[in-house]
Amino acid sequence: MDYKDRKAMPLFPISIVSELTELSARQIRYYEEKNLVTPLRSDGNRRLFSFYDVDRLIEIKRLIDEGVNLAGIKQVLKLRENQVQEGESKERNQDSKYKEDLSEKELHRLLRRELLESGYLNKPSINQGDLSRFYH
DNA sequence: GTTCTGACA
DNA sequence: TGTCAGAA
Repeated sequence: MDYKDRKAMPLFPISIVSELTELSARQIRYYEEKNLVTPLRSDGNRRLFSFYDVDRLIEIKRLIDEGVNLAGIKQVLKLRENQVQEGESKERNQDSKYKEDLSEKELHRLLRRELLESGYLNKPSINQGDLSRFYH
């Protein structure tokens, strides 16, 4: 079993994850409903989170604290997944220096455009946080 | 005892 | 988001 499998292994009940992330069980369930995290289920339909899920929730927690709304968080998470994929491909490719720099600019470009498109700004309850915090 | 869903403020 | 009810 490799490292990636262990990170994806369903291990923790919501109570543990709640402590690890400092998020209430209510919030964690809510974020799952919004597809920000997708823990597996077990025995009596209980959620089982993996290290990977915990990392995601910690990231979400950080963004929430910065005042980012769910739409914005979804965009950031989407970019983070791209970074994960690049990280994995970097392990397979030796000539990643060039692609690394290129993707950095690409990430910022995507982030700025997608956040704007998702209606991060100028909307009823979307005056939270500061967009500049994302790509500075 | 813990967690789940649905619902209300 | 917190909290409560009723079920598992």
